[in-house]
Amino acid sequence: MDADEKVDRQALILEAVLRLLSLQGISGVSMRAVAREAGVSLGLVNYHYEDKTSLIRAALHRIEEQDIALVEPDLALEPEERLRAALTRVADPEFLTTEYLSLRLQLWALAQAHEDFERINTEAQKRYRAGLAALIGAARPELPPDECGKRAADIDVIQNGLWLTALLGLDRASISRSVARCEEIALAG
Amino acid sequence: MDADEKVDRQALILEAVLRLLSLQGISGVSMRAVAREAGVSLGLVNYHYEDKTSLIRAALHRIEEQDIALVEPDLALEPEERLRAALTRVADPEFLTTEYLSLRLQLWALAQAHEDFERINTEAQKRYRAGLAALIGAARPELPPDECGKRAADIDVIQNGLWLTALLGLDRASISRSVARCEEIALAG
DNA sequence: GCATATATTGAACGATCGTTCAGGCCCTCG
DNA sequence: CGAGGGCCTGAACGATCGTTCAATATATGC
Repeated sequence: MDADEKVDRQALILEAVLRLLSLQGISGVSMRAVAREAGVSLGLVNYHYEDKTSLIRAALHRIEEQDIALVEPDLALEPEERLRAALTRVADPEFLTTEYLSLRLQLWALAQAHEDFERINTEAQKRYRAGLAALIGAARPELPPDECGKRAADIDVIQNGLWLTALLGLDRASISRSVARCEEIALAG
Repeated sequence: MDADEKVDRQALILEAVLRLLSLQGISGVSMRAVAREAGVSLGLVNYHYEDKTSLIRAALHRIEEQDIALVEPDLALEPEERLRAALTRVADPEFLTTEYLSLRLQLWALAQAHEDFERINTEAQKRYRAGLAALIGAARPELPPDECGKRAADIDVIQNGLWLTALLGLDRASISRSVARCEEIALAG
């Protein structure tokens, strides 16, 4: 009768967590609220995720994937265009949604309180910077690796600020200026 | 017998909130935990602060004061040095402590979930940018006001990133490069 | 069709939450 | 001295929390 596409309830639960975390913060994420939001029973949440901590961990890993994907080389492009594409992507309206940014902020805040969350976060940041440095190295092969690392770090600072500023009060003009500044840093010399 | 300096217990309670919020996030801030941390009874917390919301509000206003003070003109200096001092102050180890940064992050995260917290936050950011723009205007009188505003916005982006990056993994070198970049932006032309 | 495994439910547990409140302490003023 | 008011305490309330678990439904393999 109804669509026989089987729903992956574990995925439904994770999406509910992301939604609640983004909209209401960690205080809004109770096992019962998650169950209600996902449209499943309370018991099922604990069935698919051992406890609340592993639920949050799953959310962290989900965001991590998205972030790393930002610096995934787009092999269809030339190295320099590849780098430009990655730098522009962070300001893409598709990524710069309040939901995504707020979620990031909540996860950062959580990482401050729990050591293992912080580890996941730090690891992700390292991978992101490494990906960015690799893109810069490919676009400017004459640069020594540590210079690429420096530039990647500088760009990371601005991008973090860009994300945060976008969240606290979207200001499209200053965001696009910041993106331009990132390109200057990356491609200078 | 012992020191008869009367302790201001209301202040003790607020400091306990700031400490707990910074170290454990909002989940660690219960009325009982605050009372324990401040060394007072549970009832007293509700006596001095109507409810938990007004406790958080007090914490927000406290941080707001500190932020605005950063761009308070230091009248002992010449305009340009005054601006430089303000820009350097944000990277001062005295301000760049994990406790302070984490506290900021937690409050930002809270602002995402509660509308009135967000209002306080937005207001504070506006005041901060205005203060920064005024400093720039004083150091470069030939600049039109809207150009000062633009530069203040750009610097705000980088500073937000600087704070966030410092929190996620302190990297002194990239922080001082970012401070230098802020000076360039402010004093260009 | 029957057994076996997996997925799902909701009641129940003890712990902790925010808030209320009756009462005790201490200082001040008449 | 005694009344009154601000400060402070801890017990108590009902609500909600995370977690457990026995029971049921659904799918899978023989």
